[in-house]
Amino acid sequence: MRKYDHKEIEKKWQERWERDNSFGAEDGNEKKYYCLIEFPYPSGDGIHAGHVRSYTAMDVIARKRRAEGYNVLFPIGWDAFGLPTENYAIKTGIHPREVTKKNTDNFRRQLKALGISFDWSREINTSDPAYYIWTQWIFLQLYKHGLAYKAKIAINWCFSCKIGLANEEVVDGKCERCGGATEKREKEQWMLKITKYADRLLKDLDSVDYLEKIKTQQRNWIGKSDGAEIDFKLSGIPGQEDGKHSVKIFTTRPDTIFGATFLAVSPDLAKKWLDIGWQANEEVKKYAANEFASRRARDFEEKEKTGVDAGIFAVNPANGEKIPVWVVNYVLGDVGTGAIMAVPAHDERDFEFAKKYDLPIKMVVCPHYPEKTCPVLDHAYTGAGHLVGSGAFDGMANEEAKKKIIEFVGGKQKTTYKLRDWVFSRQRYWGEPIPMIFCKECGWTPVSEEDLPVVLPDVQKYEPTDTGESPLANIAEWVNTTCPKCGGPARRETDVMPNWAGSSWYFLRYCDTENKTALADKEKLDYWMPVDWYNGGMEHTTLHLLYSRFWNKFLFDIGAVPVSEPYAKRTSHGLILAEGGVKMSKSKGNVVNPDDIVDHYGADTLRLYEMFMGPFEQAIGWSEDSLIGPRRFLEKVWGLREKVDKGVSDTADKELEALLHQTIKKVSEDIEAMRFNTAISQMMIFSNELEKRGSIPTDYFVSFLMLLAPFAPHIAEEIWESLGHEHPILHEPWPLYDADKIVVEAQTIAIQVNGKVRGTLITQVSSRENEILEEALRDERIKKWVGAGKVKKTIYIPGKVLNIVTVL
RNA sequence: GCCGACGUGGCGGAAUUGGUAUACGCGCAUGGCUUAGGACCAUGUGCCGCAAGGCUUGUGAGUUCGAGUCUCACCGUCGGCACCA
Repeated sequence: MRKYDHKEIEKKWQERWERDNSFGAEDGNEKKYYCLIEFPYPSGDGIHAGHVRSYTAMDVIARKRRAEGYNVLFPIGWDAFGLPTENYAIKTGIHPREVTKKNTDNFRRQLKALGISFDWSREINTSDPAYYIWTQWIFLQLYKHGLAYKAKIAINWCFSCKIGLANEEVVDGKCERCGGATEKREKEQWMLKITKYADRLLKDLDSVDYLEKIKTQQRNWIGKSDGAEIDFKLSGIPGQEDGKHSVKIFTTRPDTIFGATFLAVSPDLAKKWLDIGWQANEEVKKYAANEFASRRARDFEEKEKTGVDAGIFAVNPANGEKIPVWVVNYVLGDVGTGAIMAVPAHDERDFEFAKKYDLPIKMVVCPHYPEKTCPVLDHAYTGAGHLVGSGAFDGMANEEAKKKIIEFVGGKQKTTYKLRDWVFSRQRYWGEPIPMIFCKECGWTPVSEEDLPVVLPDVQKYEPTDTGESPLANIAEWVNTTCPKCGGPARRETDVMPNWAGSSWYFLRYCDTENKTALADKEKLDYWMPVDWYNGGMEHTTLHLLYSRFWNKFLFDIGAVPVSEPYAKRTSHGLILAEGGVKMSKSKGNVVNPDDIVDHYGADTLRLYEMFMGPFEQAIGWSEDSLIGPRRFLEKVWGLREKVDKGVSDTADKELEALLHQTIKKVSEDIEAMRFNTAISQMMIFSNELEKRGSIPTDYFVSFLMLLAPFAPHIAEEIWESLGHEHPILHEPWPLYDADKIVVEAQTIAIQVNGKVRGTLITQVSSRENEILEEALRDERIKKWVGAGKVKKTIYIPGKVLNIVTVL
């Protein structure tokens, strides 16, 4: 008997798939299925165990869909722009293009060695001018539609990367990439108006099939809140007439306005007032300046609430009451209007502050109305109730009062979002040049579309500058150009796009990778879009996933794309941790290199192991010891080949037949739900049973092989061929189960006495309750437990349990 | 602090609507094979107990004929958000 030689087998089938272009997707009329994984960033470290997990999972689905008769698109490419490559270039002096070439070659080799069924004929690379011409084109369209604008804003500056970061890229005040410190800096930046799409990005989540936790995270990130803007007139400003100035506040609780006992403004707003001539006392000036400055380099630890009395008053428009104005650190300048009406009785933060500074607390929403004995508060009451102490609104349910009070005080309903516009400039080299030109006469002018792409020029040095200018700024012959509008001298934008740009539309390019006149052909987009199933990491939920939905919606609006949501279904995989459940990292030396595993155990074993190791969505620790299990399973299957008889199934073996149909059902359903671990354990159960048989009916074995093929495609093909088939197993139709054949005739019933299992009984499916009871009562063991007690009641769950109750 | 998920053998983990807890795999033990080790094969393997039997799904209570699953309280772990008005 031939030994299972994974190296020989895997090499043979990978070459054959390549030769036959087995996974090339043809545009056509058949029913299509578009499977997508997040294309990798080709780092110098090569692929890691996490790539294998995500890609194998999608490969299993893609292969199953092909077997089900779908025309499957399962593409791959490279998200090739980005910082690590650039940093490597700085260190070594090698051009990022060459580094990228080397890395993508390595990734391609590694992915092919895993036997993932990618359509390699559609490979794309975001750093290829033939690709980024369209990234730039999309930017121009955004600009033309007023969605790209330049603004001086406080950005998050990372000291070690020397780059400005989007809000999304800052985690706990630190750079998401390198973990280094960041600070706020004012800089001119290109911005994309994603906030214009906030509402649609939120609402359309209802129409897609994403994991619930993904939807929740996006909803929280968008952070919609409905409320009102209300003007409070100011009084007591030195040298100013009362009521001349006013402050606009935002609140979600207009119903509590009668309970406002002070008005709180952010240090940012106070500073703005001071800048335009507010004569405040020294204490206020100092406080506002300090807090404003400290918020620039804001640390994210919980801060104690502080504030100072501004010495002026605001007039509550609901009752004309004069309430003091405070400058406080817990109101943020960039949220809402930067000012709030403080209602200590019904807001926890206001309550905490009022307690500390001994400000009045006035309850106006009472939970026990009409008993007017409102409880004495030891914390803010934020729940529902009826209004008290609110003039004409007394007795009204608070929810109902919201709208009426807004009207009463002349406020305006307003919706705010946490989502901020997207900071789109990066002062680095290895990215798409932003196709804009600055002319002293005409201002910012877009490069004309015929002049695209604006090709990234070669530079001598890749180092970014501490002043925050891109290395591109040093290339005079590239920077200096002529204005597309007036023809006068002008300068190119030297900032480049963030690495999120190319990945915001790559799923569209896969539909038509060679197109030179459009980002993709309309008909092809019509056929392939939307992506039917997209799997990726949770860490991209608020970045890539949101950004790409935004771009797709914009492209839909201008008629460039046929669907408004790019992904019909989105799932995510759990992280693979190192042995012992800690994070894999080069410094700890605990990184698993897939190449070693493929070499030693084979790609099929690695694939199977990663699918078997635990629930797909869950983070899980690597275990080298456990790899042997899947390997033994494959060896066992390899051995079973010898026992396959040439005849057709012996239907006398009803038990095996039932198990086969159960296995087909379970594997089919588990793949759809991404319960790969239980699908594999079911296949193991079946193969264990096959091994007990002297000979195996061919048709049973063949069905089993087809279930195995998506997980371990190389060995499945090899065995399939050795059974005398000329065409590969990947073109064979997916096996179907017969519901009638799943049921076995004999079944084991657990016999309980008073809820405790005391024995089991093998019965026929056709047995009735009283027959089972009689037989159970004949059993000595059961008899003993029933004892002298009378049978008061029995509960029978068909096929499962008979419970004999003697006490009640 | 808020939101969400989760807690099952030595380990990774199974368990339809509440219905035989510990499937499958790893590890371990004993035996076989082997000069030896590994690999492989067979059998066993939740805990206590000689046995009968008892106990067991983070802890404590509750509902039920019956709870890993449902309810309440508590403890713990992980993820997300973090003064969003």
